[in-house]
Amino acid sequence: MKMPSIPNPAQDYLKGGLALLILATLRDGPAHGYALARTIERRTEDALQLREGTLYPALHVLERDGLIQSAWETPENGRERKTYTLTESGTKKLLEWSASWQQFVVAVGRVLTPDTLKGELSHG
Amino acid sequence: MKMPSIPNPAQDYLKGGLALLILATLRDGPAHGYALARTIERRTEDALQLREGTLYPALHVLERDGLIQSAWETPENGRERKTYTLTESGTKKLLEWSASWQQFVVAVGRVLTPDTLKGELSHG
DNA sequence: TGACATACCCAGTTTCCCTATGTATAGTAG
DNA sequence: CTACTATACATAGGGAAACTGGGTATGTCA
Repeated sequence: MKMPSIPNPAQDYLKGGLALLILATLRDGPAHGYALARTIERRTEDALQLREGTLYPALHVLERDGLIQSAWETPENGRERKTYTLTESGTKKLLEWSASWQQFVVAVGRVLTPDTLKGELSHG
Repeated sequence: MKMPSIPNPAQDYLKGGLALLILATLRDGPAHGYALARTIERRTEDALQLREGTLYPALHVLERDGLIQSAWETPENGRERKTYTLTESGTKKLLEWSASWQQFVVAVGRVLTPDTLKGELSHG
């Protein structure tokens, strides 16, 4: 007995895709969590917003699984930061997931606009 | 202490998108659950597989929310079927979600291939 | 009788993300 | 010194969506 439930804002489509976004962003070079969040927000023009409570746990999982690696950094100004770097394993996964994501987008596209299936439908 | 967790197969990206796929498929005309599942599988060339345990609950939620409507049908051969039809409200939601989905795809694309941001990066 | 495809349904579990909160450092305004 | 803000990391608790695995029932084929 709860509520409307079904999706809506683009945010809800994120499921399963956050790890992919993180790896893709790290491909451009090492970065720490807070910066990662804002890079992703900027790149998506705020279409996706990343709260810390969402990002950090995801980073920990990715590190646990060996896809990224962390190192503490102590800048002259400001707090210590944990800088994350893509590992080899992470780079490989990035390629896999990226391909998988694109297949998925194509698949959904076929359902959304079956016009793409001209060859399938109008020739039978 | 459970397992790998992070996503992988295209299937995992489905989250939040199933309702959209169902509505989109019903746009081509009424259909019953079992047929819906196989239509979606065929259109995505088996990239997405829809088990009954996944599909039927989703249909019930969509009906509860007035986006689709059901009617029992008793064919001469075979079991009774529950045929679902898109409502007006459902048609409207389909357009909204469809747009929202496409925005999301673009947003993710910007992160995956920041080359798209030429204007943003190379001019600063 | 058994096996399989069609066709519906639910209970329990898992995964993933979000909200809210807490800690700590540093700069700026009063 | 206090208060506010931005940076920067972290966890606890919760909810929504989908998956696993089962169950019921009809019709066909061997």
